[in-house]
Amino acid sequence: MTGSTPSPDKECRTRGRPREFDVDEALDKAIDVFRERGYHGTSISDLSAAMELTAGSIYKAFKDKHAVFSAALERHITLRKAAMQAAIQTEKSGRDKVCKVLTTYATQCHGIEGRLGCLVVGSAIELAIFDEGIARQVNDSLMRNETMLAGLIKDGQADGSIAADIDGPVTARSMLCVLQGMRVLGKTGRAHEELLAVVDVAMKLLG
Amino acid sequence: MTGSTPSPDKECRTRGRPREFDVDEALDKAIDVFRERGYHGTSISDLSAAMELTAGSIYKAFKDKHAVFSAALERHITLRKAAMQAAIQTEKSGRDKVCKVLTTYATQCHGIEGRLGCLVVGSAIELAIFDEGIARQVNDSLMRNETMLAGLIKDGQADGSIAADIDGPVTARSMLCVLQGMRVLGKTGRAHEELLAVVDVAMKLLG
DNA sequence: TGACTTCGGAAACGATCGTTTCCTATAGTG
DNA sequence: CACTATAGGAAACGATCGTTTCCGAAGTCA
Repeated sequence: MTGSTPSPDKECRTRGRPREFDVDEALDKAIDVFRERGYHGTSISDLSAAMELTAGSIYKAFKDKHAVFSAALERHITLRKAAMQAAIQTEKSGRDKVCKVLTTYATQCHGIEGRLGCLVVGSAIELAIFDEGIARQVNDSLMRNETMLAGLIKDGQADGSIAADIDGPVTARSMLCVLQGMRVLGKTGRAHEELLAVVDVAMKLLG
Repeated sequence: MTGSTPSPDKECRTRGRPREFDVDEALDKAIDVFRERGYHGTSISDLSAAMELTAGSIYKAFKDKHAVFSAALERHITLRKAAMQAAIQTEKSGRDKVCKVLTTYATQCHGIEGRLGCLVVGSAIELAIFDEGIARQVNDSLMRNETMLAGLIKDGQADGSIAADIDGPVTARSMLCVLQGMRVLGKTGRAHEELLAVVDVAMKLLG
């Protein structure tokens, strides 16, 4: 969506020499570089090395560095959302689904993966102030997570696994804070058990 | 401590022309620039303009850009800690003190101040992976907050304001996650009431 | 096949980066 | 008063930044 191709996107879909690499595969590599170095800390040289493309080829596929980042962020969000939905669909009750969300985050936030961090959080911290577009992508993602949690809590209250008297939307927002907080803590390295213990405590919020 | 003066720090305390500016005042201005732009996003020109010093003068007082950042981070941590201790000392019970900590964060994280963000979180996200020294400063600060919260909870359990059967250390860590999570959410802008509602919910963790 | 279009890649672009150098000004020390 | 040491500040440094240009290669379309 966001400038992944500078061309008009209309007519002549396959004219000229076809691209030799897969854009999504290249973006997957870009994601990891941006995750560990941030936007300003990543140079085109870094991207070129990681994506195994020359700078010229990158600029053929993307308008500029910002467009690469925006596309990488979008893909990161999409992949994470899909993985999360796959993870929770095997759980039965609303409570179990919420618990699965929390433990999945706890797992993502520990060790090496935790130090790499989350592109959404990184974007929020580094770019949200000055970059309106990125801020919207970040906020949309956070709000979607918040809404998802609120939905799961509602499901839990409907199926009886979660107390009916708790405030779903606010509890969802509080849990979102716990999740994003784990991302911050994971950046300096936390043991898996430390974060799983946090999950246990956070589950008390469901009554 | 961290290279605020390149000189040997011994003997001849005031030889040569004295410095015309106050280092801490200059650091206060640097803090705000780093908070909004991050480390890599801040140039020496930016610092020069904000600190009202020429690049040369900055390099007279600090070894390099990294030393400016490290000193700014250290001062930021010190100031925040002092402000927090001042805020909670007027509260009586352990529970009230914990609540005060949470509401203070909620206030800091909303509106314009929230968008500026926290230098500790920013450092964690942007630098902790590759910069061992900064990672230690960040981790020390986070651990200190975690320990402080655990101490307040223990106080509360002693004075009867907090249930005796909760796990203090783990609850403290969970609350730290809530706090850092509010910092992330505050980066894209949240209303004060939204965050205060999160505090209300988080207080339920005390039983 | 020939015209056309896009790609991959190397090289070059001006701009800005973080840092140093150089010179003068201003203090303390003997 | 000389001597020494540091501050302030302008200018210059090489390096690297993000981006563009150029050209031969590799496809599609008529």
